[in-house]
Amino acid sequence: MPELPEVETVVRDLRPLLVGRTVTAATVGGLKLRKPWWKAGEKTHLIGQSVVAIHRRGKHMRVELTGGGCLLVHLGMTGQFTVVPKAAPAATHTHFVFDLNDGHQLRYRDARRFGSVELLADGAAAAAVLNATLGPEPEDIDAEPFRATVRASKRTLKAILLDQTVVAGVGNIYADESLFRAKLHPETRGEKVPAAACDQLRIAIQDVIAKAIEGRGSTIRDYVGGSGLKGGYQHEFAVYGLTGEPCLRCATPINMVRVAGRSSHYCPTCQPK
DNA sequence: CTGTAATCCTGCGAGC
DNA sequence: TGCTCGCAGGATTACA
Repeated sequence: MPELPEVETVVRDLRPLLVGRTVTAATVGGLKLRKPWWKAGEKTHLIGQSVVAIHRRGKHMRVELTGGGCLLVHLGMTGQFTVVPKAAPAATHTHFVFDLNDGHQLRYRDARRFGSVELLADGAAAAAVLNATLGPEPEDIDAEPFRATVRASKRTLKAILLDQTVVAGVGNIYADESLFRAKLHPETRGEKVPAAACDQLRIAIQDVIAKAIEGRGSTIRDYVGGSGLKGGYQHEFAVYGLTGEPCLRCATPINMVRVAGRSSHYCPTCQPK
């Protein structure tokens, strides 16, 4: 579910609720998430540590701790990472509860368990791994390398946008919305895209992501921000989930196809192949 | 290289 | 009302 704008919203919500707080207790559920929460050899004791900072990189969140370690969190499809009063009712599928010294709890909830929470001893190393593994943040995409990457690829634009090593943080919703804004068909091959259109696509991604952050992300079903609030950008969608609805630009019904294994929504008139 | 399908899971809406 | 089916914001892996 959560793509860059949703994760950014969670981080912004959590920052004032988390930084400076100390973890006084931790409850870990028995069910497995995508990655083991604690690896043998990671000598880290969470209890008694305080939160120094919280950062986002792509769709990943990193909670820095006073001991130099960190919590690395990915929301997968249905993850929720919130700070709530300790007395707040316990929701189903809550896999982690961290007590804070101010009467609140940091909770991780994830129905489908496609997400992950990892406690790592070396926070700086974790940050370095993310930087080495992920492409640039949308706002940091440089025109020239982006053009080169797209035009060197035989893959579809949809597959390229979903590739986290090309751009970090774009998922299915914002890939479709960006392609609509750039007037490019999701099945167009990168190598067929003129340089000027690559620039338009880059700008479209940046615009869409920025606007979605302003709207606090999109709630289709499960997503909530760090304080439990839903997003609002789902009301701004031009194509995502709007199959059969008239295109905002030309009134042609929006079409849906599967590209790169994902449902892809586009206007057949505005986004010709 | 690229694409497709399967996999990890639960929940919900559509259709019968 | 109740059932089955397909699909869902992600990421990785195996295979053609």
